[in-house]
Amino acid sequence: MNANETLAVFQRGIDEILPLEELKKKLAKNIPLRIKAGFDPTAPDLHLGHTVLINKLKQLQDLGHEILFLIGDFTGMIGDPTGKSATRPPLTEAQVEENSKTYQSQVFKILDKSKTTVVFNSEWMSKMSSADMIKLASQQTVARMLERDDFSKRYKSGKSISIHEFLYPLIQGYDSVALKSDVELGGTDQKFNLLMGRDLQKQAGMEPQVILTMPILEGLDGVQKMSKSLKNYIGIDDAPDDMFGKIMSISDELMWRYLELLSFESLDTIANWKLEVEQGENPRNIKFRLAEEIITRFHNNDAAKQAQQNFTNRFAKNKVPDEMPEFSFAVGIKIANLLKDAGLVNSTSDAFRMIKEGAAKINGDKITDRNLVPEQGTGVYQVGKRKFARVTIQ
RNA sequence: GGAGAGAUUUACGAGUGGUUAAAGUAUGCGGAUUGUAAAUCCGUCGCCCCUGGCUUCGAAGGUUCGAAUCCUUCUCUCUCCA
Repeated sequence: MNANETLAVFQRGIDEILPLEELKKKLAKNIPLRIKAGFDPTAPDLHLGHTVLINKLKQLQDLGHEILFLIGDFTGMIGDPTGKSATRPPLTEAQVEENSKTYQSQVFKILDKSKTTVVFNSEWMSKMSSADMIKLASQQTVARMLERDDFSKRYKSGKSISIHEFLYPLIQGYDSVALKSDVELGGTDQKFNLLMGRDLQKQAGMEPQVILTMPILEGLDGVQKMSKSLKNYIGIDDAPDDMFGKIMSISDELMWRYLELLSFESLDTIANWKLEVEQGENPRNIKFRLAEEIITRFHNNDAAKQAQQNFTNRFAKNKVPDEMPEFSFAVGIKIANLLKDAGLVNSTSDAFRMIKEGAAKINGDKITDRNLVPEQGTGVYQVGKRKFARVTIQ
C-alpha cells in the first residue's frame, strides 16, 4: 500500500484531520503510530454511533498502527460536561470494572483484541498530587476554556458551569502526554478536548498529536445524535429483530448517512445504489442490505436472514410474530389492567385511551368495550402495530 | 459579603387567588395513508378501583371557603456590584 492509499484509509468518512501535514510527516517515518481513543466508562452499552469511531480504529489497526484503547475511569468521576445532564453520580470501583469488561467484550466484536492495548487513566491520574494538578491547571486559562462551544453557550445563556468541569478537558489532554500518543481519535464534539492534548503535549516538550475527528452519527430520528438517553439508538447488543426493525424505521435520507458511516461497502458501491434508487429501485431494498451487513457484523448472517424473514412476515404480510412475551392472569381481570400488566400500555389510563382509539385488539378483533372482562382461554393481545403479547386467562 | 432574577406537566414555554390536570408549540403515542420511510390529515398525551375519584406546578410550612398564583423558611441556578 503506498502513501496515498494509506492516507485515504485515514481520511475515509472522517470529519477533519488537524493538521493534515503533520499526519503526513508522521506517516512518512514509516513506524507504527500510537493511536489513542478514549471512552467513558459510564455507558457500557455501545451503540452504532460509537462504532463509527471504532470502525475507524479497526481500519487503522489493520494498517499496523498501535491502538491505545483508553478507558476514562478517572475522568468518569467528572463526566464530560454536556450541560444537559445533571452531575453524574460517581462510579464505584466495582462498577467501573464491570463496565469496562462489558465495554471490552463489545468493542472486541470489531477490534482485534490481541493487537489492542487497553489502558485506564486512573493509572497515572490517581497518583497525581494536588500540587501537580494545580500545575496542570495553571497551563490553561479560563478564557481558553470558554472557547469551548458548550461552555461559552452555557456561560452566555446563564447556565451553570462547575469548576470541576474545566478539569475534564485538561485531564483528557494530559492523558495524551502520559501516553505519548501520535494521533487521537474522537467525535467532532471532542475537538476541543483533542486540541487540548496537543497544547499540553507541546508544553511538555513533545511532538503534538494529530487529531482526527469523526462525524457524530444521527440517531433514528435523523436529527439528534444517537444516544441511549434519547432512545434513538441501535445497540450493538440489540437482538437481530430489533436491529432490523430499527434500521427499517430510519428515513431514506438518513439511510445514506448510515451507509457512509457504518457500512464497509466501498464508496463506489454505495454511489451505485444511490443511482439505482434514483432510477426507481425501492429504497427499502437498500435498507435490507444495510441491515444485513450490520446484523451480520454483530450477530451472524443466518440471524440477519432470519430477521429479514421475520420482518417481512410481520409487517409486509401482516402476520403476528411467532415469538412474543407470554402472560397469564386470573379470570376476572379487567382489560385495562391486563394490557398494563402485560406491558402493552404504560398505564390503565393509557389503556382506556388506546381502546377508545381502536388500537387495542384481541386476535385481530378490535376491543370496543373498555370494561371488558376477558373470558378464559388464550389469545394474542395487541396494541398498535408493534406491541403483542400472548395472554392466557385461567 | 451586597443587590436582583429565576425554578411550571417529556422538552420549550404561558399562566399572579376561583369553570386550571393547568394555554401554545415540539416530541411521543394511536388511527388513516405507506415501504414499521418522509410528507400529510385526524385523535391523544398525570394517575387510578375511570360517566367518578386522587395527586401535581423546586422543598417544607402558613394565610384563605379556595393557591401554580399571597406570606415565611429552605434548596438550587443565573446576573450585577465588592
